[in-house]
Amino acid sequence: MKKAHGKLIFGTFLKDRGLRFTKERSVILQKTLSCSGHFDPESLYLQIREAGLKASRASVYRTLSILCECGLIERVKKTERGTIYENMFGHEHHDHMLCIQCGNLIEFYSEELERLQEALCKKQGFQGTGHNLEIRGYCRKCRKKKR
Amino acid sequence: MKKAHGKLIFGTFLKDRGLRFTKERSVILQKTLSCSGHFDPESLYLQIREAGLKASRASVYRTLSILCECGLIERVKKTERGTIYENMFGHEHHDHMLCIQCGNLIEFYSEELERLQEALCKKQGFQGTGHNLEIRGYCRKCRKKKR
DNA sequence: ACATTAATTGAGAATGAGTCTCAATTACAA
DNA sequence: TTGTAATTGAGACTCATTCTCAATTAATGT
Repeated sequence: MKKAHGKLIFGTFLKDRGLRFTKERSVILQKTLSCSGHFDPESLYLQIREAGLKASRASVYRTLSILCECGLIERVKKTERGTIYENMFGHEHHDHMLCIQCGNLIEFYSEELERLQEALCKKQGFQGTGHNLEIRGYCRKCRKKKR
Repeated sequence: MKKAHGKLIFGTFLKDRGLRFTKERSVILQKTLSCSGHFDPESLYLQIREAGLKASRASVYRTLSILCECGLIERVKKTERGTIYENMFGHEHHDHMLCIQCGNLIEFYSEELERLQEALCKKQGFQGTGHNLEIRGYCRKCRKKKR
């Protein structure tokens, strides 16, 4: 159901621009939507190969860009190991806390935070279209371990 | 005055770890502290060469890492064109708004935002050590141009 | 001042993510 | 089914960054 919906969004987006819904794009879309959280292009590519499906690295990169444009996924951040994407379909907007000990990425959302940011933008005459907040530190588990 | 102080911090940091205060590190420190805002390793390297000073790319990269560790600079973000650093010495903490039209990076600070984040961390049992907020959108100038 | 020694340097090779090229393939409208 | 422009994939390429290692040098003790 979710997948069908994602497919519809993607299909419409492609048609609107005279782009084609190829087998490769379909495979990449599917695998992307089946990622429940964050992912990176290389893992996605390997996952596709392991599943016996067909799509080149080049196509993976190309398709991820299109998926970003149509809002189904988002580039969360660039790291030393490459870009981290996130499946946005069915996910609400949220921000992240990154544990610098175990690398765990915790999602959170605060309405108050959103409102405050809007207010700050207004003060600067800035028209915000999106944001990225990453709080670094130690998660509950790692704090305990440190003792 | 500021430079001398930065030098002291760096020198102490190096000595504490049995590292050496070489000519190259001194040059890189100086040029880094004379950057008033954001910079990237390649520009810094070119600036050094243009000034007739001596330090290889390798040393620039190596030294920037050390300067990060001792808190004199910070890695602000990674882009498709490389890492953006920021001179932290004498700068207060602040967040950024990035204009996706002209690429301008606007600094801002909000006490309320800091407090709110602390509260959010507490709620998650997370011990925050720092954060990175980037609000994307259109700056005042670019908004006017768009009309 | 000088020797000792381990840290540092730099040139260029290596790495790795991501993009580009272009001939062969294929989706899709008519 | 056909025509045609979009797409694909293998591998070349780019570009930031790291690594290698022989030569150099800072810092310490005498």
